[in-house]
Amino acid sequence: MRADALKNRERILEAAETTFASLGLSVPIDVVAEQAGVGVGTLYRHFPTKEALFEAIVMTRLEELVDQTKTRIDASDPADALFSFLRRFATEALAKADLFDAMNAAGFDIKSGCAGMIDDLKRGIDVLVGRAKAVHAVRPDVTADEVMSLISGTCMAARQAGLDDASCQRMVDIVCEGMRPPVPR
Amino acid sequence: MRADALKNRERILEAAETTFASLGLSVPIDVVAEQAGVGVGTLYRHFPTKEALFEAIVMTRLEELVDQTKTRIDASDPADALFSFLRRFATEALAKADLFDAMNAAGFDIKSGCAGMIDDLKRGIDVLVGRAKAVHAVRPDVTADEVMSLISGTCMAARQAGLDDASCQRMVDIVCEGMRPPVPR
DNA sequence: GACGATACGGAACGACCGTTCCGTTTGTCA
DNA sequence: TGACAAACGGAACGGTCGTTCCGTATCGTC
Repeated sequence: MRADALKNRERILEAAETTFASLGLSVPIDVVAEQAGVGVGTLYRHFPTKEALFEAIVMTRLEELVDQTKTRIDASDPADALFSFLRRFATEALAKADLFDAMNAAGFDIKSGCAGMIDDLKRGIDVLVGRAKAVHAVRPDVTADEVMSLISGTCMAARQAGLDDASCQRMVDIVCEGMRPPVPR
Repeated sequence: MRADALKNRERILEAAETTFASLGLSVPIDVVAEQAGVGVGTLYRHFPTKEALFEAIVMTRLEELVDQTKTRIDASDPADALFSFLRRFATEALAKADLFDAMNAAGFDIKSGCAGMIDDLKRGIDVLVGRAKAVHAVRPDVTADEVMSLISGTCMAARQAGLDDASCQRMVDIVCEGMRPPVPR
């Protein structure tokens, strides 16, 4: 690969990351190219399709989140492990519009490429949920799917309400509180 | 207005209601016209723009929800009044994709027409929340905005996860649980 | 039944966007 | 330095979708 080409590839990835983060999948590909200081033709030589570029960005994001679940597997406080992960997840999702588009498969078929990683994420969450259940920190009947939906839904709402991270965290806390085992009142 | 025209107007509204409900704002206008058994030209004589037709549908939906808050204002159990409304809201939103698009202003500027009605809804929720707070059924620090965001976010997530109403209700219940005042553990 | 106004259908227009194509430029290696 | 392969830029293509336009059909009235 020519040195020039390599540099352009970097610039495209960089531009895509920031642009997808703020505008999501719906941003026209020309904008990404312009941001990268590159023609569309060049972009398409590096990534065969918009979807491919998008996947490249999202996969690394998802991977980071999966790692976050793994580092918490052996935490001494399973409740905090789960909840702190969910807060982290929320912060990430609020800042990165593409994460929603990936999980919602909004537009076209992203799932093909990310499905595996999303499943990994789900498995990671499932472990954290299981451990939290074991210490009676969350209700025994909630599922990892529900948890993921609840948090991503909350972030989605926060995002389009234009809320900041702090407000989003507050809502996440409310949801987490709701996941705890009910107490007699 | 000619009899013919009136009938067509009805059919357009009917088709728009079902089509927007299942596919949301993103459905092409041709599909609505076809569903109504009408040409696009006819549709555009009755509604100057796609947005106008959309608003006509959504406004009635929002109005119904506002009414729902009003009938609950004098309920003897403020907690149940709020939570049952939220469940109702969720059911409605899950079944009607357009409600999301309206609240998210996804695509273009819907707000212009619906803003007033959405504010009314927010005010209605605010009253229910206030009354629930008065009897210590919800935390004193939650806001109507947060409640709306939480519920609509939950429904959004449920919708694209393809969940049924029962599963969505379960998630709503979790959120409602989280809104209750924290108890010492 | 005929005539004028009203309404209809759907082809055509224009804007947007993902993708392709090709003439031109640029890096690399001998 | 010269030459060739590799890479570039951006105009052009094709498809989608909201909207407009106009020739035709239909309703309502005299």
